[in-house]
Amino acid sequence: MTGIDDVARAAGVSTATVSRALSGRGSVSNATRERVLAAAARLGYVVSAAASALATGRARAVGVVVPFLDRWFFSTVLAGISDALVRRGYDITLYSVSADPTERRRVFDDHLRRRRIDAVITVALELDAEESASLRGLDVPIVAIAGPHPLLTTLTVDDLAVGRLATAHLLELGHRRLAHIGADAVAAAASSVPALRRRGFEERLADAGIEAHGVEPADFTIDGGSRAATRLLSTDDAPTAVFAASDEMAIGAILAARELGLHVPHDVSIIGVDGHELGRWFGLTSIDQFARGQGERAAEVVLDALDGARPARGLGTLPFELVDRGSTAPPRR
Amino acid sequence: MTGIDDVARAAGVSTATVSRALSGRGSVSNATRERVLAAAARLGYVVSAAASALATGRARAVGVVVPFLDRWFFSTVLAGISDALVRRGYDITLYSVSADPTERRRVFDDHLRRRRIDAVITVALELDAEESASLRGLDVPIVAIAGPHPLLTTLTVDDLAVGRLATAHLLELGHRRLAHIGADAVAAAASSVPALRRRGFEERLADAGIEAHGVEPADFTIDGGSRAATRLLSTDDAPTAVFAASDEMAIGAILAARELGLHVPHDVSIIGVDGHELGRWFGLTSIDQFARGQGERAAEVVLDALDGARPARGLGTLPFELVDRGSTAPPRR
DNA sequence: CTGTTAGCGCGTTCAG
DNA sequence: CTGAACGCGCTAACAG
Repeated sequence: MTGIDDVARAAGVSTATVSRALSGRGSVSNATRERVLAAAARLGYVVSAAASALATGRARAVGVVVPFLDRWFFSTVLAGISDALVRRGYDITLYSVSADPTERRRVFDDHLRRRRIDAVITVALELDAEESASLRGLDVPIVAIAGPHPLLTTLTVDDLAVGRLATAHLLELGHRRLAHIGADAVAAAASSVPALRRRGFEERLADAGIEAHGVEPADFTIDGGSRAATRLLSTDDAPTAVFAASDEMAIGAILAARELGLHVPHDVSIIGVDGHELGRWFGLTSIDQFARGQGERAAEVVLDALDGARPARGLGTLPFELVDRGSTAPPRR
Repeated sequence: MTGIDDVARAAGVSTATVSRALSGRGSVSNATRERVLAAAARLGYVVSAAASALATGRARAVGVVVPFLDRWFFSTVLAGISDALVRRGYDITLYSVSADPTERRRVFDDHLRRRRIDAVITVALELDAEESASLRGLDVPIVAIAGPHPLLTTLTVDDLAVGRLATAHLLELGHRRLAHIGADAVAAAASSVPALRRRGFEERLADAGIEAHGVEPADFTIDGGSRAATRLLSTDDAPTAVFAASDEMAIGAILAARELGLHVPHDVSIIGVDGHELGRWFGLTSIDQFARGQGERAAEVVLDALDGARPARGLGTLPFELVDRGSTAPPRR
């Protein structure tokens, strides 16, 4: 394949000049730059990532670590990241880490340490101590889209507030028997996104002097939401409103309600979180968190960090917004 | 960061021996290997991707090019690819190419040529002549999940047969007024996946001596499917069965039918293609094409090619299967 | 502004 | 089986 010295020869200059002309670093006269660019274009020359990375220490790539690829939220965030990164000429190296501890360690201890990436973005990952230590040991900018983390630069939506907002919305409609579908109280880390949404629910309820009318753990899938809702709604003393910690679970809840012959929102109000594109089709009221924008924002933050801007070690705050599409209404009884 | 000579020093051997011990190439006595491995583990040493790639010409990474990230089919295929690749120690470098020609060229002419990847997988990409030439110029194994392509190794489901199967299913139920939602006859390349599904529909109908009762182009989204179905179903002379070229469009069609007060499958039968996880919730009859498996298979094929196996320049065939979930039934009238 | 020179960190001959 | 030395392709520093 054509290398830098082919271009140098074709343009009648040294390889150093070619490098300068193409990278923009260091000064080159306009005339020579033109010649070099022309020669490079003609020969179809593209810098070798490996050689360039070895010489500069910069890989022009960002690692993105996600727990799932085939769920709406993650692929949407990823799309946002990809957009923003490609715009700035960066490649994205993708790591999907499952729950399997062996594979997980391999990603953190091996793949991520190959010095193939200049920065890391993690999306909604719950890291254990070793993992976050491993990440910090990379010595590259890291941005976590996640609940606040003491050791990482995080971009977080205030999920406590999200939980409170969803709950307040239901309370304002007059509901007094509210249930929640979301985090398992035991399993989830207290600062995880699901746990915060749940706590927002509980706190807001406590503020109103009301007790939760049921909390069902579920796994953030439609299926899980459906099963949880079935358990909640098939009792005599069913809640009149359900706050699901994700739109996928909320959609599952709507489907379950239908199967039980219940009308939404007449018999039961349902609200979710995410702004899932499907929500529209179910008339789902939701707290939109602008997933795609989260990805773009994360990409911009890491890129700025790479451009030298000392990023706030603190945390960026992400917007959210209640979107009423009709699946919530005042209770009948 | 700790480098190969740190390990060499710690183990009391030369860097060459470390390299051999860690890579498995070349022979090292067991005793020495143990010492080296121990030292490497203790120091947390990981080979630098850039240095290794420069020296070996192998990047241990595969490029994956998709047209969308935030649609079910693509993220599901991607999940399959990722799984299989990580298992074999490869990184995945992700390129999402939009329709924007400038950005597209940048990906093909720049990013993909940085020699950062050892192979390429493209997913349902319609490549123009320059783009496929550019890919072939990469001189790395390429696997395209797509309709048959004369110049690339392809993994393809026989979409003509898929179209025929879906159509035959409806015919067998007794339908005679069948419509299709899918490819735009004009815009789509004749060998593209959507066009083939459409042709399967038309051919099978011709075999039965029946004329198509409407063909509506749509963009493979729920929304598009819904709009197309609305156009088809809101006439007096509506079709009794609709074959949508994707499950997302089929779901849109189901939703549209409901809004028009039509019962599925009583008033109108609807069949899709994909095996979308959501299909279950809509009772959608579909032709499953096992998206995740496609990804895994593609990954295995490229990896085998990298391991020296001269791959069939021909094409691999992917399975598909009719899954009846109740959205199709004999016509009432 | 431009060329020369010395590495970047590893893998690999080739002797020993 | 092991070590020394060279080179992968490019960039940074230094002269000029």
